[in-house]
Amino acid sequence: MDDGESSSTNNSSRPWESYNTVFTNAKAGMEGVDKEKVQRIVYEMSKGSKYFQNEERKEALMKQKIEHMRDRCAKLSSSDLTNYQKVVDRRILELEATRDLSKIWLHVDMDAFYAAVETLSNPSLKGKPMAVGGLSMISTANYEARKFGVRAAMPGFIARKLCPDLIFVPVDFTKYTHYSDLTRKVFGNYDPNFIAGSLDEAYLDITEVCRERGLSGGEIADELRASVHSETGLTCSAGVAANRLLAKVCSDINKPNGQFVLQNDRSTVMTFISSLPIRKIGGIGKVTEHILKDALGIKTCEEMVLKGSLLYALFTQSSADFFLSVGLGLGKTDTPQARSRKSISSERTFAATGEERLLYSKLAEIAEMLSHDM
DNA sequence: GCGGATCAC
DNA sequence: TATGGTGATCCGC
Repeated sequence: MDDGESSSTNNSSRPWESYNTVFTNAKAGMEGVDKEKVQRIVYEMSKGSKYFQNEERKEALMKQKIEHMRDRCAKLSSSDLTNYQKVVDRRILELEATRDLSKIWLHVDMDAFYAAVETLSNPSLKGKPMAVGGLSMISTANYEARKFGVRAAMPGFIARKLCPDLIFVPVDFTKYTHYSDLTRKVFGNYDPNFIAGSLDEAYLDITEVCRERGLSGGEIADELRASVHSETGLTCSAGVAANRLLAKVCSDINKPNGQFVLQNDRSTVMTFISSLPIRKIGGIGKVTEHILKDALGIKTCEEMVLKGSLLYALFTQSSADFFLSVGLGLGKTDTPQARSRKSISSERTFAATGEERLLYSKLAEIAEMLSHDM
Protein backbone atom coordinates (compact mmCIF):
# COMPACT_ATOMS: atom_id res chain seq x y z
CA MET A 1 0.00 0.00 0.00
CA ASP A 2 1.22 3.46 -0.84
CA ASP A 3 -0.07 6.26 1.26
CA GLY A 4 3.09 8.27 1.22
CA GLU A 5 3.35 11.97 0.43
CA SER A 6 3.98 11.30 -3.23
CA SER A 7 0.69 9.48 -3.73
CA SER A 8 -1.58 11.29 -6.13
CA THR A 9 -4.54 10.35 -3.94
CA ASN A 10 -3.03 12.08 -0.95
CA ASN A 11 -5.05 15.26 -0.72
CA SER A 12 -4.30 16.32 2.85
CA SER A 13 -2.90 19.55 1.43
CA ARG A 14 -5.92 20.01 -0.82
CA PRO A 15 -8.80 18.80 1.37
CA TRP A 16 -11.51 20.18 -0.93
CA GLU A 17 -10.66 17.51 -3.50
CA SER A 18 -12.32 14.85 -1.39
CA TYR A 19 -15.44 16.90 -0.65
CA ASN A 20 -17.67 15.68 -3.43
CA THR A 21 -20.72 17.76 -4.12
CA VAL A 22 -23.22 17.61 -6.96
CA PHE A 23 -22.12 21.08 -8.02
CA THR A 24 -19.19 20.04 -10.17
CA ASN A 25 -21.29 17.71 -12.30
CA ALA A 26 -21.55 18.45 -15.98
CA LYS A 27 -24.55 20.68 -16.49
CA ALA A 28 -25.63 22.72 -19.49
CA GLY A 29 -23.94 26.12 -19.53
CA MET A 30 -21.13 25.11 -17.19
CA GLU A 31 -18.53 23.90 -19.70
CA GLY A 32 -15.94 26.62 -19.13
CA VAL A 33 -16.22 26.70 -15.34
CA ASP A 34 -13.08 26.34 -13.20
CA LYS A 35 -14.27 23.28 -11.28
CA GLU A 36 -11.33 23.22 -8.92
CA LYS A 37 -12.03 26.78 -7.83
CA VAL A 38 -15.75 26.08 -7.32
CA GLN A 39 -14.99 22.97 -5.32
CA ARG A 40 -12.48 24.85 -3.14
CA ILE A 41 -14.89 27.68 -2.37
CA VAL A 42 -17.79 25.33 -1.64
CA TYR A 43 -15.52 23.41 0.72
CA GLU A 44 -14.20 26.53 2.47
CA MET A 45 -17.74 27.83 3.03
CA SER A 46 -19.00 24.44 4.21
CA LYS A 47 -16.37 22.84 6.42
CA GLY A 48 -17.22 22.50 10.07
CA SER A 49 -20.92 23.17 9.60
CA LYS A 50 -23.64 20.77 10.75
CA TYR A 51 -24.50 20.25 7.10
CA PHE A 52 -20.90 19.33 6.31
CA GLN A 53 -20.74 16.88 9.22
CA ASN A 54 -23.83 15.14 7.95
CA GLU A 55 -22.33 14.96 4.46
CA GLU A 56 -19.23 13.34 5.97
CA ARG A 57 -21.42 10.81 7.79
CA LYS A 58 -23.22 9.92 4.55
CA GLU A 59 -19.91 9.70 2.68
CA ALA A 60 -18.56 7.22 5.22
CA LEU A 61 -21.72 5.14 4.90
CA MET A 62 -21.35 5.04 1.14
CA LYS A 63 -17.68 3.96 1.38
CA GLN A 64 -18.78 1.14 3.65
CA LYS A 65 -21.41 0.06 1.16
CA ILE A 66 -18.81 0.01 -1.62
CA GLU A 67 -16.35 -2.01 0.51
CA HIS A 68 -19.08 -4.53 1.27
CA MET A 69 -19.83 -4.87 -2.42
CA ARG A 70 -16.14 -5.33 -3.26
CA ASP A 71 -15.92 -8.11 -0.69
CA ARG A 72 -18.90 -9.91 -2.18
CA CYS A 73 -17.38 -9.43 -5.62
CA ALA A 74 -14.07 -11.00 -4.57
CA LYS A 75 -15.88 -14.01 -3.10
CA LEU A 76 -17.52 -14.91 -6.42
CA SER A 77 -16.17 -18.11 -7.93
CA SER A 78 -15.68 -18.51 -11.66
CA SER A 79 -18.50 -21.02 -11.74
CA ASP A 80 -20.75 -18.42 -10.05
CA LEU A 81 -19.87 -15.99 -12.80
CA THR A 82 -20.46 -18.57 -15.51
CA ASN A 83 -23.92 -19.21 -14.12
CA TYR A 84 -24.77 -15.52 -13.83
CA GLN A 85 -23.56 -15.00 -17.40
CA LYS A 86 -26.15 -17.55 -18.51
CA VAL A 87 -28.80 -15.49 -16.72
CA VAL A 88 -27.55 -12.37 -18.50
CA ASP A 89 -27.58 -14.04 -21.92
CA ARG A 90 -31.16 -15.17 -21.39
CA ARG A 91 -32.30 -11.77 -20.11
CA ILE A 92 -30.68 -10.01 -23.05
CA LEU A 93 -32.75 -12.13 -25.43
CA GLU A 94 -35.93 -11.48 -23.44
CA LEU A 95 -35.31 -7.75 -23.18
CA GLU A 96 -34.28 -7.51 -26.81
CA ALA A 97 -37.60 -9.10 -27.78
CA THR A 98 -39.41 -6.18 -26.12
CA ARG A 99 -37.50 -3.54 -28.10
CA ASP A 100 -39.99 -1.24 -29.81
CA LEU A 101 -38.63 1.13 -32.45
CA SER A 102 -42.04 2.06 -33.84
CA LYS A 103 -42.72 5.05 -31.56
CA ILE A 104 -41.34 8.57 -31.69
CA TRP A 105 -40.98 10.24 -28.28
CA LEU A 106 -40.14 13.87 -27.68
CA HIS A 107 -38.87 15.24 -24.39
CA VAL A 108 -39.20 19.01 -23.94
CA ASP A 109 -37.29 20.85 -21.27
CA MET A 110 -37.64 24.61 -20.72
CA ASP A 111 -34.31 26.47 -20.51
CA ALA A 112 -33.52 27.84 -17.01
CA PHE A 113 -37.29 28.06 -16.60
CA TYR A 114 -37.83 30.11 -13.41
CA ALA A 115 -34.99 32.47 -14.30
CA ALA A 116 -36.30 32.92 -17.85
CA VAL A 117 -39.81 33.73 -16.57
CA GLU A 118 -38.42 36.31 -14.13
CA THR A 119 -36.45 37.92 -16.97
CA LEU A 120 -39.63 38.17 -19.04
CA SER A 121 -41.35 40.13 -16.29
CA ASN A 122 -38.26 42.24 -15.61
CA PRO A 123 -36.22 42.65 -18.82
CA SER A 124 -33.55 44.72 -17.04
CA LEU A 125 -32.26 41.38 -15.73
CA LYS A 126 -31.31 40.36 -19.26
CA GLY A 127 -27.60 39.61 -19.67
CA LYS A 128 -26.86 39.84 -15.95
CA PRO A 129 -25.98 36.91 -13.68
CA MET A 130 -29.16 36.11 -11.77
CA ALA A 131 -30.53 33.36 -9.56
CA VAL A 132 -34.05 32.57 -8.43
CA GLY A 133 -34.08 31.84 -4.71
CA GLY A 134 -32.44 33.29 -1.64
CA LEU A 135 -29.27 33.18 0.44
CA SER A 136 -30.13 29.76 1.81
CA MET A 137 -31.10 28.04 -1.45
CA ILE A 138 -31.14 28.65 -5.19
CA SER A 139 -33.81 27.09 -7.41
CA THR A 140 -32.43 28.07 -10.82
CA ALA A 141 -29.59 30.16 -12.17
CA ASN A 142 -29.52 31.80 -15.58
CA TYR A 143 -26.72 31.02 -18.03
CA GLU A 144 -24.73 34.17 -17.14
CA ALA A 145 -24.61 32.96 -13.52
CA ARG A 146 -23.71 29.40 -14.51
CA LYS A 147 -20.47 30.69 -16.01
CA PHE A 148 -19.41 31.39 -12.41
CA GLY A 149 -20.34 27.89 -11.25
CA VAL A 150 -23.65 29.03 -9.74
CA ARG A 151 -26.42 26.46 -10.18
CA ALA A 152 -29.68 25.01 -8.91
CA ALA A 153 -29.62 23.45 -5.41
CA MET A 154 -26.63 25.55 -4.37
CA PRO A 155 -26.94 27.66 -1.20
CA GLY A 156 -27.21 31.33 -2.10
CA PHE A 157 -24.50 32.48 0.28
CA ILE A 158 -22.00 30.25 -1.51
CA ALA A 159 -23.25 31.40 -4.90
CA ARG A 160 -22.67 35.01 -3.87
CA LYS A 161 -19.08 34.13 -3.00
CA LEU A 162 -18.60 32.63 -6.48
CA CYS A 163 -20.30 35.58 -8.17
CA PRO A 164 -20.38 38.73 -6.01
CA ASP A 165 -22.60 40.61 -8.51
CA LEU A 166 -25.22 37.86 -8.53
CA ILE A 167 -28.77 39.23 -8.47
CA PHE A 168 -31.25 37.29 -6.32
CA VAL A 169 -34.93 37.13 -7.28
CA PRO A 170 -37.37 35.45 -4.87
CA VAL A 171 -39.40 32.47 -6.14
CA ASP A 172 -42.93 33.14 -7.38
CA PHE A 173 -44.72 29.90 -8.18
CA THR A 174 -47.91 31.64 -9.30
CA LYS A 175 -45.93 33.13 -12.18
CA TYR A 176 -44.25 29.82 -13.11
CA THR A 177 -47.55 27.95 -13.04
CA HIS A 178 -49.06 30.52 -15.39
CA TYR A 179 -46.28 30.11 -17.95
CA SER A 180 -46.25 26.36 -17.47
CA ASP A 181 -49.95 26.28 -18.42
CA LEU A 182 -49.16 28.24 -21.60
CA THR A 183 -46.48 25.71 -22.63
CA ARG A 184 -48.83 22.80 -21.87
CA LYS A 185 -51.46 24.23 -24.22
CA VAL A 186 -48.84 23.97 -26.98
CA PHE A 187 -47.82 20.42 -25.94
CA GLY A 188 -51.49 19.36 -26.09
CA ASN A 189 -51.60 20.24 -29.80
CA TYR A 190 -49.03 17.54 -30.51
CA ASP A 191 -50.04 14.89 -27.97
CA PRO A 192 -53.27 15.30 -25.98
CA ASN A 193 -52.01 12.64 -23.57
CA PHE A 194 -48.57 14.18 -22.97
CA ILE A 195 -46.88 13.35 -19.66
CA ALA A 196 -45.98 16.38 -17.56
CA GLY A 197 -42.80 15.67 -15.61
CA SER A 198 -42.83 18.95 -13.72
CA LEU A 199 -43.68 22.60 -14.38
CA ASP A 200 -40.93 22.83 -16.96
CA GLU A 201 -40.70 19.50 -18.73
CA ALA A 202 -42.86 16.95 -20.52
CA TYR A 203 -42.84 13.79 -22.62
CA LEU A 204 -44.86 13.66 -25.85
CA ASP A 205 -45.64 10.66 -28.02
CA ILE A 206 -45.47 12.32 -31.43
CA THR A 207 -45.76 9.10 -33.48
CA GLU A 208 -49.27 9.96 -34.66
CA VAL A 209 -48.70 13.63 -35.44
CA CYS A 210 -45.57 12.74 -37.44
CA ARG A 211 -47.50 10.19 -39.46
CA GLU A 212 -50.56 12.40 -40.07
CA ARG A 213 -48.54 15.36 -41.23
CA GLY A 214 -45.78 13.45 -42.98
CA LEU A 215 -43.11 15.20 -40.91
CA SER A 216 -40.02 13.86 -39.18
CA GLY A 217 -39.54 13.99 -35.41
CA GLY A 218 -36.95 16.70 -35.87
CA GLU A 219 -39.34 18.83 -37.94
CA ILE A 220 -42.07 18.50 -35.31
CA ALA A 221 -39.57 19.42 -32.59
CA ASP A 222 -38.53 22.53 -34.54
CA GLU A 223 -42.14 23.59 -34.97
CA LEU A 224 -43.11 22.87 -31.36
CA ARG A 225 -40.20 24.88 -29.99
CA ALA A 226 -41.05 27.81 -32.28
CA SER A 227 -44.66 27.60 -31.12
CA VAL A 228 -43.67 27.55 -27.43
CA HIS A 229 -41.50 30.60 -28.07
CA SER A 230 -44.21 32.57 -29.84
CA GLU A 231 -46.81 31.73 -27.17
CA THR A 232 -44.58 32.44 -24.16
CA GLY A 233 -41.41 34.28 -25.21
CA LEU A 234 -39.45 31.42 -23.61
CA THR A 235 -36.99 29.00 -25.18
CA CYS A 236 -36.83 25.27 -24.64
CA SER A 237 -34.76 22.30 -25.73
CA ALA A 238 -35.97 18.98 -27.10
CA GLY A 239 -34.82 15.42 -27.56
CA VAL A 240 -36.37 12.98 -30.01
CA ALA A 241 -35.86 9.22 -29.73
CA ALA A 242 -37.58 5.84 -29.75
CA ASN A 243 -38.30 5.83 -26.02
CA ARG A 244 -38.62 8.18 -23.07
CA LEU A 245 -35.31 7.30 -21.44
CA LEU A 246 -33.37 8.12 -24.60
CA ALA A 247 -35.45 11.22 -25.43
CA LYS A 248 -34.65 12.62 -22.00
CA VAL A 249 -30.91 12.13 -22.51
CA CYS A 250 -31.18 13.74 -25.96
CA SER A 251 -32.96 16.90 -24.77
CA ASP A 252 -29.89 17.77 -22.70
CA ILE A 253 -27.39 17.52 -25.54
CA ASN A 254 -27.97 20.82 -27.33
CA LYS A 255 -29.26 22.88 -24.42
CA PRO A 256 -30.16 25.73 -24.38
CA ASN A 257 -32.55 26.45 -27.24
CA GLY A 258 -31.56 23.38 -29.24
CA GLN A 259 -32.58 19.84 -30.04
CA PHE A 260 -31.11 16.45 -30.83
CA VAL A 261 -32.66 13.60 -32.80
CA LEU A 262 -31.63 9.98 -32.31
CA GLN A 263 -32.76 7.86 -35.26
CA ASN A 264 -35.00 4.86 -34.53
CA ASP A 265 -32.49 2.31 -35.64
CA ARG A 266 -30.98 -0.35 -33.42
CA SER A 267 -27.35 0.13 -34.36
CA THR A 268 -27.62 3.94 -34.08
CA VAL A 269 -29.09 3.52 -30.60
CA MET A 270 -26.39 1.05 -29.54
CA THR A 271 -23.59 3.31 -30.78
CA PHE A 272 -25.14 6.27 -28.97
CA ILE A 273 -25.65 4.47 -25.68
CA SER A 274 -22.31 2.61 -25.59
CA SER A 275 -20.04 5.54 -24.74
CA LEU A 276 -22.65 7.35 -22.62
CA PRO A 277 -21.63 7.93 -18.96
CA ILE A 278 -24.15 6.17 -16.70
CA ARG A 279 -24.79 9.40 -14.74
CA LYS A 280 -26.61 10.82 -17.77
CA ILE A 281 -29.37 8.26 -17.26
CA GLY A 282 -32.44 9.28 -15.27
CA GLY A 283 -32.56 7.22 -12.05
CA ILE A 284 -28.78 6.91 -11.76
CA GLY A 285 -27.66 9.55 -9.29
CA LYS A 286 -24.50 10.41 -7.40
CA VAL A 287 -24.54 7.33 -5.13
CA THR A 288 -25.34 4.72 -7.77
CA GLU A 289 -22.73 6.21 -10.08
CA HIS A 290 -20.14 5.97 -7.31
CA ILE A 291 -21.05 2.40 -6.36
CA LEU A 292 -21.01 1.11 -9.93
CA LYS A 293 -17.73 2.85 -10.72
CA ASP A 294 -15.76 2.11 -7.54
CA ALA A 295 -17.04 -1.38 -6.81
CA LEU A 296 -17.45 -2.74 -10.35
CA GLY A 297 -15.54 -0.38 -12.62
CA ILE A 298 -18.63 0.54 -14.61
CA LYS A 299 -18.56 4.06 -16.10
CA THR A 300 -20.43 3.77 -19.38
CA CYS A 301 -23.74 2.21 -20.37
CA GLU A 302 -21.96 -0.32 -22.57
CA GLU A 303 -20.18 -1.68 -19.51
CA MET A 304 -23.57 -2.44 -17.95
CA VAL A 305 -23.88 -5.21 -20.54
CA LEU A 306 -20.22 -6.25 -20.52
CA LYS A 307 -20.28 -6.67 -16.74
CA GLY A 308 -23.83 -7.96 -16.59
CA SER A 309 -22.89 -11.09 -14.66
CA LEU A 310 -21.53 -8.97 -11.80
CA LEU A 311 -24.72 -6.90 -11.75
CA TYR A 312 -26.94 -9.98 -11.44
CA ALA A 313 -24.62 -11.43 -8.80
CA LEU A 314 -24.60 -8.32 -6.60
CA PHE A 315 -27.93 -6.54 -7.09
CA THR A 316 -31.57 -7.48 -6.86
CA GLN A 317 -33.21 -8.83 -9.99
CA SER A 318 -35.14 -5.64 -10.61
CA SER A 319 -32.06 -3.42 -10.24
CA ALA A 320 -29.97 -5.66 -12.48
CA ASP A 321 -32.77 -5.74 -15.06
CA PHE A 322 -32.90 -1.95 -15.05
CA PHE A 323 -29.12 -1.64 -15.47
CA LEU A 324 -29.07 -4.19 -18.28
CA SER A 325 -31.94 -2.54 -20.14
CA VAL A 326 -30.08 0.79 -19.87
CA GLY A 327 -27.07 -0.88 -21.47
CA LEU A 328 -29.27 -2.02 -24.33
CA GLY A 329 -30.76 1.46 -24.84
CA LEU A 330 -34.25 0.29 -23.90
CA GLY A 331 -36.89 2.44 -22.23
CA LYS A 332 -40.63 2.93 -21.80
CA THR A 333 -42.58 3.48 -25.01
CA ASP A 334 -46.17 3.33 -23.72
CA THR A 335 -48.31 6.11 -22.29
CA PRO A 336 -49.09 5.02 -18.72
CA GLN A 337 -52.50 5.47 -17.11
CA ALA A 338 -52.60 8.72 -15.15
CA ARG A 339 -52.18 7.67 -11.52
CA SER A 340 -53.54 9.37 -8.46
CA ARG A 341 -51.24 10.56 -5.71
CA LYS A 342 -50.14 8.05 -3.07
CA SER A 343 -49.01 10.38 -0.32
CA ILE A 344 -49.12 13.94 0.94
CA SER A 345 -46.60 15.49 3.27
CA SER A 346 -45.31 18.70 4.81
CA GLU A 347 -41.87 19.41 6.23
CA ARG A 348 -39.91 22.46 7.38
CA THR A 349 -36.26 23.03 8.27
CA PHE A 350 -35.60 24.98 11.47
CA ALA A 351 -32.70 25.79 13.79
CA ALA A 352 -31.61 22.83 15.89
CA THR A 353 -33.13 22.75 19.38
CA GLY A 354 -33.64 20.38 22.28
CA GLU A 355 -36.52 22.46 23.71
CA GLU A 356 -39.45 20.12 24.03
CA ARG A 357 -42.08 22.89 24.00
CA LEU A 358 -40.57 24.42 20.89
CA LEU A 359 -40.54 21.07 19.12
CA TYR A 360 -44.20 20.44 19.95
CA SER A 361 -45.24 23.86 18.74
CA LYS A 362 -43.31 23.30 15.49
CA LEU A 363 -45.03 19.97 15.11
CA ALA A 364 -48.45 21.56 15.63
CA GLU A 365 -47.62 24.29 13.11
CA ILE A 366 -46.55 21.80 10.43
CA ALA A 367 -49.54 19.54 11.11
CA GLU A 368 -51.75 22.59 10.64
CA MET A 369 -50.12 23.34 7.28
CA LEU A 370 -50.53 19.73 6.20
CA SER A 371 -54.17 19.73 7.26
CA HIS A 372 -54.70 22.87 5.19
CA ASP A 373 -53.14 21.24 2.12
CA MET A 374 -55.29 18.15 2.56
C1' DG B 1 -44.47 -3.06 7.60
C1' DC B 2 -41.24 0.39 8.73
C1' DG B 3 -37.51 3.60 8.41
C1' DG B 4 -33.66 5.05 5.92
C1' DA B 5 -31.60 6.04 1.56
C1' DT B 6 -31.82 7.48 -3.11
C1' DC B 7 -33.58 10.10 -6.87
C1' DA B 8 -35.88 13.70 -9.64
C1' DC B 9 -37.57 18.29 -10.12
C1' DT C 1 -25.95 33.81 9.90
C1' DA C 2 -27.23 30.74 6.25
C1' DT C 3 -27.39 24.04 2.75
C1' DG C 4 -35.23 23.29 0.36
C1' DG C 5 -39.74 20.87 -0.19
C1' DT C 6 -42.69 17.16 -2.30
C1' DG C 7 -43.52 12.73 -3.96
C1' DA C 8 -42.03 8.17 -5.37
C1' DT C 9 -39.53 3.96 -4.99
C1' DC C 10 -36.34 0.53 -3.30
C1' DC C 11 -33.86 -2.02 0.11
C1' DG C 12 -32.58 -4.18 4.40
C1' DC C 13 -34.21 -5.53 8.57
